Amino acid sequence: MKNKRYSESLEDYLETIFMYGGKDVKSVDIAKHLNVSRASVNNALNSLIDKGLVTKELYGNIALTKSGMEVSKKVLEKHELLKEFLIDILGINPEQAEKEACGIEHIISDFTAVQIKKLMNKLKEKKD
Amino acid sequence: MKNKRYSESLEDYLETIFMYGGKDVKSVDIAKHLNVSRASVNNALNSLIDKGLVTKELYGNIALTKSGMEVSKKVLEKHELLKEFLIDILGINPEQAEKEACGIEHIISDFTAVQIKKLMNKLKEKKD
DNA sequence: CTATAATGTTAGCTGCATTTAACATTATAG
DNA sequence: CTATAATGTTAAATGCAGCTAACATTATAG
Repeated sequence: MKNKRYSESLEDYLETIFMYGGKDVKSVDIAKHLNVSRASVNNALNSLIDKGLVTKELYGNIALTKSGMEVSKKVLEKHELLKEFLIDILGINPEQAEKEACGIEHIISDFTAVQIKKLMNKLKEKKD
Repeated sequence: MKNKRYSESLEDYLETIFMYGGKDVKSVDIAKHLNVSRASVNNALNSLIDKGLVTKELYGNIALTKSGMEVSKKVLEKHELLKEFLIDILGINPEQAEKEACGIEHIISDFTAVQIKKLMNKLKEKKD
């Protein structure tokens, strides 16, 4: 229940690992997904390990710790919520919505996310 | 009509200068407003001068160029729009809204801003 | 099995945004 | 006017996040 803040960059790495749902993510996959070099992934992973969010041994498998999991999940949920809001409510095109969600997800609080969700539900049910 | 992108940091400096509405901003004011050192302001100003967004001579007055003005104005407008949306529509507390607006303003496109404005107007007039 | 390809790691570099500390200039209080 | 305070500038350092290039390990195709 710490709710510590991490850099956007590190949250992006966490989110990417989380997306693979425990399915043996490779550094190289993360690198492709985030459009960065393998070296950058390595760096970031070491940072995440230091912070107790990820575990991995030399040449070993990447896994999220419990707290890494919590952080990742929240970020990904915000991402999806924002994307839906941008596309369905504001009419932003999916590609642009993806980009903006990817930035905003790191900024809004959990409470703001909840409020967006409520608003979205209200607006969607009213469309009937 | 270029619509070039600048770093969040530089946009913050521009926004701050713009807020003073041409009233002879001092480096020291900017420093206080952004909670950074005078040295950082100096650095940023030189960057902005390089990019043709600000003019200033050694120990001279700070002014926005035409294009610096355009960029600043857009950022500040987004800031205010977002803050209003967060407070009035989502019920976020003003202090938190301020913080989040300050981050999101650098991310959303002009189009997204327009769409938020439309949504907000619709929601506000319906409150009657 | 082993050679090669794929992946992971390390070292050293870059750019950006910040800092502190020292110094320069400008403004102002007496 | 001049001493002092306020402001502005510069230099040197830091941390972060990325890069490339070289090297190490692991996986795989023959």
